[in-house]
Amino acid sequence: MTDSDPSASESESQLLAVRRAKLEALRQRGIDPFGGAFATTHDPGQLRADFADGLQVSVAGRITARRIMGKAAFFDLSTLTGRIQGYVNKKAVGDEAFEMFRDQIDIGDWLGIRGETFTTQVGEPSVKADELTLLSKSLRPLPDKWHGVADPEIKYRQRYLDLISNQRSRELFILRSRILSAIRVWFEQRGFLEVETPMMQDVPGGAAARPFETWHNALDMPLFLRIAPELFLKRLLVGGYTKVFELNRNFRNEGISRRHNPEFTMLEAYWAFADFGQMAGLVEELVCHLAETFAGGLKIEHKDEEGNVRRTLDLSRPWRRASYRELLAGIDPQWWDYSPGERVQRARELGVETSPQMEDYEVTQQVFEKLIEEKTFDPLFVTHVPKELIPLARLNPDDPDVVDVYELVINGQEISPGYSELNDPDLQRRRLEHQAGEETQASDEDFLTALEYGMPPAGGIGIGIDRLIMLLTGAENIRDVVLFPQLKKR
RNA sequence: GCGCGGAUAGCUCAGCGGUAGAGCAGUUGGCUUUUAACCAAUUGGUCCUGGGUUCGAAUCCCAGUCCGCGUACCA
Repeated sequence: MTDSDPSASESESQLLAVRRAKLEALRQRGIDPFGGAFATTHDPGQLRADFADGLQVSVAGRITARRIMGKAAFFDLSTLTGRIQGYVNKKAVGDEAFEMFRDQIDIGDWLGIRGETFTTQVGEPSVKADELTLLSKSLRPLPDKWHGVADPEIKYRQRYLDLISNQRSRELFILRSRILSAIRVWFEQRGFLEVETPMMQDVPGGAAARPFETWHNALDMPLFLRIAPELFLKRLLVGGYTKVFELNRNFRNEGISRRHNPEFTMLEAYWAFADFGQMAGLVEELVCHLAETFAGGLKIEHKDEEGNVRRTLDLSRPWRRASYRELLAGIDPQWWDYSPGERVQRARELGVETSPQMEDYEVTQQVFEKLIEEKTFDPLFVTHVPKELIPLARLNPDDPDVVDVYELVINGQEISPGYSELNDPDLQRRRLEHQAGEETQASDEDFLTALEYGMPPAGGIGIGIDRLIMLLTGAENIRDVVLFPQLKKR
Protein backbone atom coordinates (compact mmCIF):
# COMPACT_ATOMS: atom_id res chain seq x y z
CA MET A 1 0.00 0.00 0.00
CA THR A 2 1.26 3.44 -0.99
CA ASP A 3 4.78 2.13 -1.30
CA SER A 4 5.04 4.73 -4.05
CA ASP A 5 5.93 7.22 -1.35
CA PRO A 6 8.17 5.73 1.32
CA SER A 7 8.62 9.12 3.00
CA ALA A 8 4.91 9.39 3.80
CA SER A 9 3.99 9.20 7.45
CA GLU A 10 1.47 6.67 8.63
CA SER A 11 -1.32 9.24 8.70
CA GLU A 12 -0.50 10.44 5.22
CA SER A 13 -0.33 6.82 4.08
CA GLN A 14 -3.78 6.27 5.50
CA LEU A 15 -5.18 9.21 3.59
CA LEU A 16 -3.58 7.98 0.40
CA ALA A 17 -4.76 4.42 1.02
CA VAL A 18 -8.34 5.59 1.42
CA ARG A 19 -8.20 7.29 -1.96
CA ARG A 20 -6.58 4.26 -3.59
CA ALA A 21 -9.33 2.07 -2.17
CA LYS A 22 -11.95 4.38 -3.68
CA LEU A 23 -10.12 4.19 -6.99
CA GLU A 24 -10.36 0.41 -6.86
CA ALA A 25 -14.02 0.53 -5.86
CA LEU A 26 -14.77 2.78 -8.84
CA ARG A 27 -13.11 0.27 -11.16
CA GLN A 28 -15.19 -2.48 -9.54
CA ARG A 29 -18.25 -0.49 -10.51
CA GLY A 30 -16.99 -0.43 -14.08
CA ILE A 31 -16.14 3.26 -14.00
CA ASP A 32 -12.94 4.58 -15.56
CA PRO A 33 -11.57 6.91 -12.87
CA PHE A 34 -9.54 8.82 -15.45
CA GLY A 35 -12.07 9.61 -18.12
CA GLY A 36 -11.74 11.31 -21.47
CA ALA A 37 -13.38 14.19 -23.26
CA PHE A 38 -16.56 15.66 -21.81
CA ALA A 39 -18.67 18.13 -23.78
CA THR A 40 -19.66 21.18 -21.76
CA THR A 41 -22.11 23.96 -22.48
CA HIS A 42 -20.72 26.34 -19.85
CA ASP A 43 -17.72 26.95 -17.69
CA PRO A 44 -18.74 27.07 -14.00
CA GLY A 45 -17.87 30.76 -13.65
CA GLN A 46 -19.59 31.66 -16.87
CA LEU A 47 -22.73 29.75 -15.93
CA ARG A 48 -22.83 31.58 -12.62
CA ALA A 49 -22.48 34.90 -14.43
CA ASP A 50 -25.15 34.14 -17.07
CA PHE A 51 -27.40 32.22 -14.72
CA ALA A 52 -31.09 31.57 -15.33
CA ASP A 53 -33.36 28.87 -13.97
CA GLY A 54 -34.50 25.98 -16.17
CA LEU A 55 -31.51 25.71 -18.52
CA GLN A 56 -30.27 22.33 -19.66
CA VAL A 57 -26.53 22.52 -19.07
CA SER A 58 -23.41 20.48 -18.98
CA VAL A 59 -20.51 21.68 -16.81
CA ALA A 60 -17.23 20.27 -15.61
CA GLY A 61 -14.85 21.24 -12.86
CA ARG A 62 -12.98 20.21 -9.76
CA ILE A 63 -14.98 19.42 -6.65
CA THR A 64 -13.84 21.99 -4.10
CA ALA A 65 -16.47 21.43 -1.43
CA ARG A 66 -19.04 18.80 -0.63
CA ARG A 67 -22.04 18.79 1.70
CA ILE A 68 -23.79 15.45 2.03
CA MET A 69 -27.24 15.29 3.61
CA GLY A 70 -28.39 11.72 3.68
CA LYS A 71 -30.17 11.14 0.39
CA ALA A 72 -29.04 14.36 -1.26
CA ALA A 73 -25.83 16.30 -1.57
CA PHE A 74 -24.49 19.68 -2.65
CA PHE A 75 -21.03 20.26 -4.03
CA ASP A 76 -19.02 23.05 -5.60
CA LEU A 77 -17.60 22.58 -9.09
CA SER A 78 -14.73 24.97 -9.77
CA THR A 79 -12.37 25.93 -12.51
CA LEU A 80 -9.86 28.75 -12.64
CA THR A 81 -12.53 31.30 -13.48
CA GLY A 82 -15.27 30.48 -11.02
CA ARG A 83 -17.53 28.02 -9.28
CA ILE A 84 -21.07 26.72 -9.57
CA GLN A 85 -22.99 24.60 -7.10
CA GLY A 86 -24.09 21.13 -8.09
CA TYR A 87 -26.91 19.18 -6.48
CA VAL A 88 -27.57 15.46 -6.56
CA ASN A 89 -30.37 13.51 -5.01
CA LYS A 90 -30.79 9.82 -4.83
CA LYS A 91 -34.13 9.71 -6.59
CA ALA A 92 -32.97 11.74 -9.61
CA VAL A 93 -29.68 9.98 -10.35
CA GLY A 94 -30.49 6.53 -9.00
CA ASP A 95 -29.06 4.53 -6.11
CA GLU A 96 -25.96 3.41 -7.94
CA ALA A 97 -24.81 6.89 -9.01
CA PHE A 98 -25.70 8.44 -5.69
CA GLU A 99 -23.75 5.84 -3.74
CA MET A 100 -20.79 6.32 -6.01
CA PHE A 101 -20.91 10.05 -5.36
CA ARG A 102 -21.31 9.59 -1.64
CA ASP A 103 -18.72 6.85 -1.14
CA GLN A 104 -16.07 7.24 -3.81
CA ILE A 105 -15.99 10.90 -4.86
CA ASP A 106 -13.74 13.28 -2.96
CA ILE A 107 -12.88 16.92 -2.81
CA GLY A 108 -10.27 17.32 -5.53
CA ASP A 109 -11.87 15.02 -8.08
CA TRP A 110 -12.78 16.36 -11.51
CA LEU A 111 -16.41 15.79 -12.32
CA GLY A 112 -18.74 16.52 -15.22
CA ILE A 113 -22.48 16.92 -14.68
CA ARG A 114 -25.50 17.28 -16.94
CA GLY A 115 -28.79 18.63 -15.71
CA GLU A 116 -31.10 21.56 -15.23
CA THR A 117 -30.36 24.83 -13.50
CA PHE A 118 -32.35 25.99 -10.48
CA THR A 119 -32.01 28.36 -7.56
CA THR A 120 -32.07 26.98 -4.02
CA GLN A 121 -34.12 28.33 -1.14
CA VAL A 122 -31.19 30.38 0.06
CA GLY A 123 -30.70 31.81 -3.43
CA GLU A 124 -27.70 29.84 -4.61
CA PRO A 125 -27.54 29.25 -8.39
CA SER A 126 -27.27 25.50 -8.81
CA VAL A 127 -27.38 22.62 -11.26
CA LYS A 128 -29.50 19.61 -10.43
CA ALA A 129 -27.57 16.72 -11.88
CA ASP A 130 -29.30 13.99 -13.91
CA GLU A 131 -25.99 12.45 -14.74
CA LEU A 132 -22.56 12.43 -13.12
CA THR A 133 -19.36 11.67 -15.03
CA LEU A 134 -16.12 11.17 -13.15
CA LEU A 135 -13.40 12.83 -15.22
CA SER A 136 -10.38 12.35 -12.99
CA LYS A 137 -9.87 10.88 -9.55
CA SER A 138 -7.66 12.84 -7.17
CA LEU A 139 -5.41 10.57 -5.14
CA ARG A 140 -4.09 13.12 -2.67
CA PRO A 141 -5.85 15.38 -0.17
CA LEU A 142 -6.17 19.05 -1.08
CA PRO A 143 -5.01 21.93 1.16
CA ASP A 144 -7.32 23.40 3.76
CA LYS A 145 -10.50 24.56 2.04
CA TRP A 146 -10.76 27.74 4.06
CA HIS A 147 -7.21 28.93 4.67
CA GLY A 148 -5.68 27.57 1.50
CA VAL A 149 -1.90 27.17 1.24
CA ALA A 150 0.04 29.57 3.46
CA ASP A 151 3.44 27.87 3.55
CA PRO A 152 5.51 29.82 0.99
CA GLU A 153 7.51 26.75 0.15
CA ILE A 154 4.41 24.83 -0.90
CA LYS A 155 3.09 27.86 -2.75
CA TYR A 156 6.17 28.12 -4.91
CA ARG A 157 7.19 24.48 -5.27
CA GLN A 158 3.65 23.19 -5.82
CA ARG A 159 2.07 26.21 -7.46
CA TYR A 160 -0.89 24.10 -8.57
CA LEU A 161 -1.92 23.76 -4.90
CA ASP A 162 -1.70 27.52 -4.48
CA LEU A 163 -3.82 28.02 -7.59
CA ILE A 164 -6.41 25.49 -6.45
CA SER A 165 -6.79 26.95 -2.99
CA ASN A 166 -5.97 30.68 -3.15
CA GLN A 167 -8.22 32.95 -5.14
CA ARG A 168 -5.79 35.85 -5.02
CA SER A 169 -3.09 33.77 -6.71
CA ARG A 170 -5.53 32.56 -9.36
CA GLU A 171 -6.57 36.11 -10.14
CA LEU A 172 -3.04 37.46 -10.11
CA PHE A 173 -1.76 35.10 -12.78
CA ILE A 174 -4.80 35.67 -14.95
CA LEU A 175 -4.09 39.39 -14.60
CA ARG A 176 -0.45 38.84 -15.54
CA SER A 177 -1.52 37.05 -18.69
CA ARG A 178 -3.90 39.84 -19.64
CA ILE A 179 -1.28 42.51 -19.01
CA LEU A 180 1.20 40.72 -21.29
CA SER A 181 -1.43 40.45 -23.97
CA ALA A 182 -2.34 44.14 -23.61
CA ILE A 183 1.32 45.14 -23.93
CA ARG A 184 1.62 43.19 -27.18
CA VAL A 185 -1.54 44.75 -28.58
CA TRP A 186 -0.40 48.22 -27.54
CA PHE A 187 2.92 47.94 -29.36
CA GLU A 188 1.37 46.31 -32.41
CA GLN A 189 -1.17 49.12 -32.65
CA ARG A 190 1.75 51.54 -32.84
CA GLY A 191 3.31 49.65 -35.71
CA PHE A 192 5.88 47.63 -33.77
CA LEU A 193 6.63 44.13 -34.99
CA GLU A 194 7.16 41.40 -32.42
CA VAL A 195 10.29 39.38 -33.15
CA GLU A 196 12.18 36.53 -31.56
CA THR A 197 15.95 36.63 -31.28
CA PRO A 198 18.34 34.01 -29.89
CA MET A 199 18.12 32.96 -26.28
CA MET A 200 21.32 30.98 -26.81
CA GLN A 201 24.17 33.25 -27.75
CA ASP A 202 27.88 32.70 -28.23
CA VAL A 203 28.66 36.15 -26.81
CA PRO A 204 26.30 37.18 -24.00
CA GLY A 205 25.92 40.91 -24.59
CA GLY A 206 23.60 43.84 -24.12
CA ALA A 207 24.07 44.02 -20.36
CA ALA A 208 26.72 43.49 -17.71
CA ALA A 209 25.72 40.36 -15.88
CA ARG A 210 27.05 36.88 -15.28
CA PRO A 211 25.48 34.49 -17.79
CA PHE A 212 24.43 30.85 -17.53
CA GLU A 213 26.72 28.71 -19.64
CA THR A 214 25.79 25.60 -21.58
CA TRP A 215 27.26 23.46 -24.33
CA HIS A 216 26.15 22.55 -27.82
CA ASN A 217 27.28 19.00 -28.55
CA ALA A 218 26.98 18.90 -32.34
CA LEU A 219 28.64 22.28 -32.81
CA ASP A 220 31.15 21.42 -30.06
CA MET A 221 31.02 24.93 -28.65
CA PRO A 222 29.93 26.77 -25.52
CA LEU A 223 26.75 28.81 -25.58
CA PHE A 224 25.32 31.27 -23.10
CA LEU A 225 21.72 31.91 -22.18
CA ARG A 226 21.07 35.49 -23.10
CA ILE A 227 21.31 38.25 -20.54
CA ALA A 228 19.57 40.67 -22.95
CA PRO A 229 18.27 40.65 -26.54
CA GLU A 230 19.57 44.15 -27.25
CA LEU A 231 22.40 43.42 -29.67
CA PHE A 232 20.21 41.22 -31.86
CA LEU A 233 17.36 43.70 -31.95
CA LYS A 234 19.82 46.34 -33.10
CA ARG A 235 20.96 44.02 -35.88
CA LEU A 236 17.32 44.10 -36.98
CA LEU A 237 17.45 47.91 -37.06
CA VAL A 238 20.46 47.53 -39.35
CA GLY A 239 18.38 45.09 -41.36
CA GLY A 240 15.74 47.76 -41.90
CA TYR A 241 13.11 46.80 -39.34
CA THR A 242 12.37 50.26 -37.99
CA LYS A 243 9.97 49.34 -35.19
CA VAL A 244 10.52 46.06 -33.36
CA PHE A 245 9.92 44.64 -29.94
CA GLU A 246 10.60 41.41 -28.11
CA LEU A 247 8.83 40.22 -25.00
CA ASN A 248 10.48 37.19 -23.50
CA ARG A 249 12.87 35.77 -20.94
CA ASN A 250 16.36 36.88 -19.96
CA PHE A 251 18.65 34.83 -17.74
CA ARG A 252 21.20 36.15 -15.27
CA ASN A 253 23.38 33.98 -13.09
CA GLU A 254 23.26 36.18 -10.03
CA GLY A 255 21.76 36.34 -6.58
CA ILE A 256 18.11 35.63 -5.92
CA SER A 257 16.14 38.15 -3.91
CA ARG A 258 12.73 39.69 -3.42
CA ARG A 259 13.31 41.57 -6.69
CA HIS A 260 15.46 39.09 -8.63
CA ASN A 261 14.63 35.76 -10.24
CA PRO A 262 17.36 34.12 -12.37
CA GLU A 263 15.02 34.07 -15.35
CA PHE A 264 12.83 37.12 -15.76
CA THR A 265 10.65 38.62 -18.43
CA MET A 266 11.88 41.65 -20.29
CA LEU A 267 10.38 43.79 -22.98
CA GLU A 268 12.75 45.58 -25.31
CA ALA A 269 11.56 47.84 -28.12
CA TYR A 270 13.46 49.84 -30.71
CA TRP A 271 12.07 52.74 -32.70
CA ALA A 272 14.18 54.08 -35.56
CA PHE A 273 14.58 57.86 -35.87
CA ALA A 274 13.33 58.40 -32.30
CA ASP A 275 15.30 59.34 -29.19
CA PHE A 276 15.21 58.67 -25.47
CA GLY A 277 12.73 61.46 -24.84
CA GLN A 278 10.21 59.86 -27.15
CA MET A 279 10.83 56.50 -25.48
CA ALA A 280 10.10 58.13 -22.12
CA GLY A 281 6.78 59.35 -23.53
CA LEU A 282 6.08 55.83 -24.77
CA VAL A 283 6.64 54.12 -21.42
CA GLU A 284 4.66 56.81 -19.59
CA GLU A 285 1.72 56.32 -21.89
CA LEU A 286 1.94 52.52 -21.73
CA VAL A 287 2.20 52.25 -17.95
CA CYS A 288 -0.71 54.67 -17.46
CA HIS A 289 -2.78 52.71 -19.95
CA LEU A 290 -2.06 49.47 -18.07
CA ALA A 291 -2.77 51.03 -14.69
CA GLU A 292 -6.10 52.40 -15.88
CA THR A 293 -7.06 49.11 -17.49
CA PHE A 294 -5.85 46.68 -14.85
CA ALA A 295 -5.23 48.51 -11.58
CA GLY A 296 -8.34 50.66 -11.45
CA GLY A 297 -6.63 53.97 -12.18
CA LEU A 298 -3.46 56.00 -11.74
CA LYS A 299 -3.49 55.82 -7.96
CA ILE A 300 -2.51 52.30 -7.03
CA GLU A 301 -2.92 51.11 -3.46
CA HIS A 302 -0.53 48.47 -2.22
CA LYS A 303 -2.02 46.53 0.65
CA ASP A 304 -0.57 44.25 3.29
CA GLU A 305 -1.89 40.82 4.26
CA GLU A 306 -4.62 42.34 6.45
CA GLY A 307 -5.80 44.56 3.62
CA ASN A 308 -4.43 47.78 5.12
CA VAL A 309 -3.05 50.24 2.60
CA ARG A 310 0.72 50.11 2.91
CA ARG A 311 1.48 52.63 0.20
CA THR A 312 -0.25 54.47 -2.61
CA LEU A 313 1.60 54.99 -5.89
CA ASP A 314 0.53 58.05 -7.81
CA LEU A 315 1.12 57.66 -11.54
CA SER A 316 -0.54 60.94 -12.50
CA ARG A 317 1.10 62.62 -15.46
CA PRO A 318 3.36 64.31 -16.25
CA TRP A 319 5.99 62.21 -14.49
CA ARG A 320 8.83 63.96 -12.76
CA ARG A 321 12.09 64.29 -14.68
CA ALA A 322 15.43 65.08 -13.13
CA SER A 323 19.02 64.63 -14.16
CA TYR A 324 21.31 62.25 -12.33
CA ARG A 325 23.56 65.22 -11.61
CA GLU A 326 20.88 67.33 -9.97
CA LEU A 327 19.46 64.43 -7.98
CA LEU A 328 22.84 63.81 -6.37
CA ALA A 329 23.25 67.51 -5.77
CA GLY A 330 19.96 67.25 -3.90
CA ILE A 331 21.63 64.77 -1.53
CA ASP A 332 24.71 66.96 -1.13
CA PRO A 333 25.12 70.24 -3.05
CA GLN A 334 28.90 69.77 -3.14
CA TRP A 335 28.75 66.16 -4.31
CA TRP A 336 30.27 66.84 -7.70
CA ASP A 337 32.96 69.11 -6.29
CA TYR A 338 34.45 66.43 -4.05
CA SER A 339 37.49 64.34 -4.90
CA PRO A 340 36.87 60.59 -5.29
CA GLY A 341 38.26 60.05 -1.80
CA GLU A 342 35.94 62.65 -0.35
CA ARG A 343 32.97 61.00 -2.04
CA VAL A 344 33.79 57.67 -0.38
CA GLN A 345 34.01 59.48 2.94
CA ARG A 346 30.76 61.34 2.34
CA ALA A 347 28.98 58.14 1.29
CA ARG A 348 29.95 56.56 4.58
CA GLU A 349 28.65 59.61 6.47
CA LEU A 350 25.37 59.23 4.60
CA GLY A 351 25.15 55.60 5.71
CA VAL A 352 25.95 54.08 2.32
CA GLU A 353 28.47 51.26 2.31
CA THR A 354 31.04 51.17 -0.44
CA SER A 355 33.77 48.65 -1.16
CA PRO A 356 37.43 49.54 -1.79
CA GLN A 357 37.51 48.17 -5.35
CA MET A 358 34.67 50.46 -6.48
CA GLU A 359 35.42 53.00 -9.17
CA ASP A 360 34.51 56.58 -8.41
CA TYR A 361 31.36 56.47 -10.58
CA GLU A 362 30.28 53.26 -8.81
CA VAL A 363 30.48 54.99 -5.43
CA THR A 364 28.17 57.67 -6.78
CA GLN A 365 25.88 55.03 -8.27
CA GLN A 366 25.71 53.26 -4.90
CA VAL A 367 24.63 56.51 -3.22
CA PHE A 368 22.07 57.03 -5.97
CA GLU A 369 20.60 53.54 -5.54
CA LYS A 370 20.38 53.66 -1.75
CA LEU A 371 19.30 57.24 -1.20
CA ILE A 372 17.25 58.00 -4.31
CA GLU A 373 16.14 54.91 -6.20
CA GLU A 374 15.05 52.84 -3.18
CA LYS A 375 13.18 55.80 -1.70
CA THR A 376 11.36 56.83 -4.88
CA PHE A 377 7.89 55.38 -5.27
CA ASP A 378 6.04 57.73 -7.59
CA PRO A 379 7.47 57.71 -11.12
CA LEU A 380 10.76 59.49 -11.69
CA PHE A 381 12.70 59.70 -14.94
CA VAL A 382 16.36 59.96 -14.08
CA THR A 383 18.09 61.43 -17.12
CA HIS A 384 21.64 61.93 -18.31
CA VAL A 385 23.46 59.32 -16.28
CA PRO A 386 27.26 58.91 -16.39
CA LYS A 387 28.44 57.34 -19.61
CA GLU A 388 30.38 54.59 -17.80
CA LEU A 389 27.11 53.05 -16.64
CA ILE A 390 25.68 52.61 -20.13
CA PRO A 391 28.14 51.93 -22.97
CA LEU A 392 25.41 51.26 -25.53
CA ALA A 393 23.81 54.72 -25.37
CA ARG A 394 24.60 57.88 -27.30
CA LEU A 395 26.71 60.56 -25.61
CA ASN A 396 25.00 63.82 -24.82
CA PRO A 397 26.14 66.41 -27.38
CA ASP A 398 26.49 69.16 -24.76
CA ASP A 399 28.07 67.06 -22.03
CA PRO A 400 29.98 64.02 -23.33
CA ASP A 401 30.44 62.68 -19.79
CA VAL A 402 26.79 61.63 -19.70
CA VAL A 403 24.57 59.67 -22.05
CA ASP A 404 21.18 60.50 -23.51
CA VAL A 405 19.10 58.09 -21.47
CA TYR A 406 16.42 57.93 -18.86
CA GLU A 407 16.12 55.41 -16.07
CA LEU A 408 12.54 55.14 -14.91
CA VAL A 409 12.19 54.46 -11.20
CA ILE A 410 8.83 53.50 -9.70
CA ASN A 411 8.04 51.62 -6.50
CA GLY A 412 11.66 51.85 -5.33
CA GLN A 413 12.94 49.88 -8.28
CA GLU A 414 14.32 50.53 -11.70
CA ILE A 415 11.44 49.61 -14.00
CA SER A 416 12.58 50.79 -17.41
CA PRO A 417 15.67 52.22 -19.04
CA GLY A 418 15.40 54.11 -22.33
CA TYR A 419 18.24 55.27 -24.54
CA SER A 420 19.09 57.24 -27.55
CA GLU A 421 21.00 54.36 -29.06
CA LEU A 422 24.62 54.69 -30.02
CA ASN A 423 25.01 54.02 -33.75
CA ASP A 424 28.61 55.13 -34.34
CA PRO A 425 30.43 51.82 -34.87
CA ASP A 426 33.90 53.13 -34.03
CA LEU A 427 32.82 54.84 -30.83
CA GLN A 428 30.74 51.80 -29.89
CA ARG A 429 33.78 49.60 -30.35
CA ARG A 430 35.95 51.81 -28.14
CA ARG A 431 33.36 52.00 -25.41
CA LEU A 432 32.68 48.26 -25.41
CA GLU A 433 36.38 47.44 -25.41
CA HIS A 434 36.88 49.80 -22.50
CA GLN A 435 34.14 47.90 -20.65
CA ALA A 436 35.43 44.51 -21.76
CA GLY A 437 38.77 45.45 -20.23
CA GLU A 438 36.95 45.74 -16.92
CA GLU A 439 35.38 42.32 -17.49
CA THR A 440 31.89 43.69 -17.47
CA GLN A 441 30.78 43.24 -21.03
CA ALA A 442 32.16 41.01 -23.75
CA SER A 443 32.70 42.58 -27.12
CA ASP A 444 30.50 41.19 -29.88
CA GLU A 445 32.44 41.51 -33.14
CA ASP A 446 29.51 40.47 -35.28
CA PHE A 447 27.39 43.20 -33.72
CA LEU A 448 30.08 45.80 -34.35
CA THR A 449 30.33 44.65 -37.96
CA ALA A 450 26.57 45.07 -38.30
CA LEU A 451 26.83 48.65 -37.02
CA GLU A 452 29.41 49.35 -39.71
CA TYR A 453 26.71 48.70 -42.30
CA GLY A 454 24.73 51.55 -40.77
CA MET A 455 22.16 51.47 -37.98
CA PRO A 456 19.54 54.20 -38.10
CA PRO A 457 19.43 56.50 -35.08
CA ALA A 458 16.88 54.98 -32.75
CA GLY A 459 15.29 55.13 -29.36
CA GLY A 460 15.41 51.92 -27.33
CA ILE A 461 13.48 50.88 -24.27
CA GLY A 462 13.55 48.04 -21.80
CA ILE A 463 10.76 47.24 -19.37
CA GLY A 464 11.18 44.76 -16.55
CA ILE A 465 7.84 43.03 -16.85
CA ASP A 466 7.90 41.19 -13.53
CA ARG A 467 8.60 44.41 -11.65
CA LEU A 468 5.95 46.22 -13.68
CA ILE A 469 3.44 43.58 -12.61
CA MET A 470 4.58 43.93 -9.01
CA LEU A 471 3.86 47.64 -9.06
CA LEU A 472 0.50 47.17 -10.78
CA THR A 473 -0.64 44.44 -8.40
CA GLY A 474 1.11 45.44 -5.18
CA ALA A 475 3.01 42.14 -4.97
CA GLU A 476 6.01 42.58 -2.68
CA ASN A 477 7.98 39.62 -3.92
CA ILE A 478 8.86 38.73 -7.50
CA ARG A 479 8.05 35.09 -6.65
CA ASP A 480 4.44 36.09 -6.27
CA VAL A 481 4.21 37.20 -9.91
CA VAL A 482 6.24 34.33 -11.43
CA LEU A 483 4.35 31.04 -11.63
CA PHE A 484 7.33 28.82 -10.96
CA PRO A 485 10.09 30.86 -9.29
CA GLN A 486 13.52 29.30 -8.94
CA LEU A 487 14.11 27.61 -5.59
CA LYS A 488 16.93 25.52 -4.27
CA LYS A 489 16.65 21.83 -5.02
CA ARG A 490 15.25 19.88 -2.11
C1' G B 1 28.51 34.30 0.96
C1' C B 2 27.12 36.78 5.80
C1' G B 3 23.28 38.23 9.68
C1' C B 4 18.36 37.56 11.81
C1' G B 5 13.88 34.60 11.99
C1' G B 6 10.93 30.10 10.92
C1' A B 7 9.98 24.53 10.47
C1' U B 8 4.58 20.62 15.35
C1' A B 9 -1.18 15.80 11.97
C1' G B 10 -2.65 15.89 4.69
C1' C B 11 -3.73 21.64 5.28
C1' U B 12 -4.13 26.11 8.78
C1' C B 13 -2.19 26.84 13.50
C1' A B 14 -1.68 26.65 19.27
C1' G B 15 1.69 24.62 22.81
C1' C B 16 7.83 27.07 24.43
C1' G B 17 11.38 22.10 30.42
C1' G B 18 6.86 17.68 33.16
C1' U B 19 1.59 12.25 29.55
C1' A B 20 1.72 16.04 21.93
C1' G B 21 -3.40 19.74 21.14
C1' A B 22 -7.48 22.47 18.12
C1' G B 23 -10.12 23.58 13.49
C1' C B 24 -10.53 21.77 8.58
C1' A B 25 -9.77 17.34 5.63
C1' G B 26 -10.33 11.76 6.40
C1' U B 27 -13.26 7.49 8.66
C1' U B 28 -18.18 5.70 10.99
C1' G B 29 -23.38 6.84 12.06
C1' G B 30 -27.67 10.44 11.33
C1' C B 31 -29.92 13.97 7.93
C1' U B 32 -33.62 15.10 0.37
C1' U B 33 -32.63 22.95 -0.87
C1' U B 34 -27.22 23.02 2.08
C1' U B 35 -23.11 26.43 1.62
C1' A B 36 -16.79 27.56 6.22
C1' A B 37 -23.86 22.77 6.08
C1' C B 38 -25.15 20.65 10.76
C1' C B 39 -25.20 16.74 14.97
C1' A B 40 -22.50 12.52 17.31
C1' A B 41 -18.24 9.44 17.52
C1' U B 42 -13.34 8.51 15.73
C1' U B 43 -8.37 7.58 13.07
C1' G B 44 -4.07 10.22 12.32
C1' G B 45 2.60 12.68 14.85
C1' U B 46 10.49 11.01 12.76
C1' C B 47 7.27 18.00 16.91
C1' C B 48 12.83 19.27 9.91
C1' U B 49 17.69 16.13 10.66
C1' G B 50 21.92 14.88 13.81
C1' G B 51 24.45 15.72 18.28
C1' G B 52 24.48 17.85 23.35
C1' U B 53 22.51 19.76 28.36
C1' U B 54 18.85 17.66 31.86
C1' C B 55 15.93 12.95 36.28
C1' G B 56 13.02 14.54 32.02
C1' A B 57 13.52 18.25 25.58
C1' A B 58 8.55 19.89 20.60
C1' U B 59 10.40 23.49 24.30
C1' C B 60 17.28 25.03 26.24
C1' C B 61 22.42 24.69 23.53
C1' C B 62 25.51 23.34 18.99
C1' A B 63 25.78 21.81 13.83
C1' G B 64 23.25 20.84 9.28
C1' U B 65 18.95 21.13 5.62
C1' C B 66 15.16 23.97 3.38
C1' C B 67 12.14 28.48 3.51
C1' G B 68 11.49 33.84 4.64
C1' C B 69 13.55 38.80 5.61
C1' G B 70 17.86 41.83 5.35
C1' U B 71 22.69 42.33 3.31
C1' A B 72 26.40 41.24 -0.44
C1' C B 73 26.58 40.26 -5.81
C1' C B 74 23.58 42.76 -9.62
C1' A B 75 23.53 48.13 -16.57
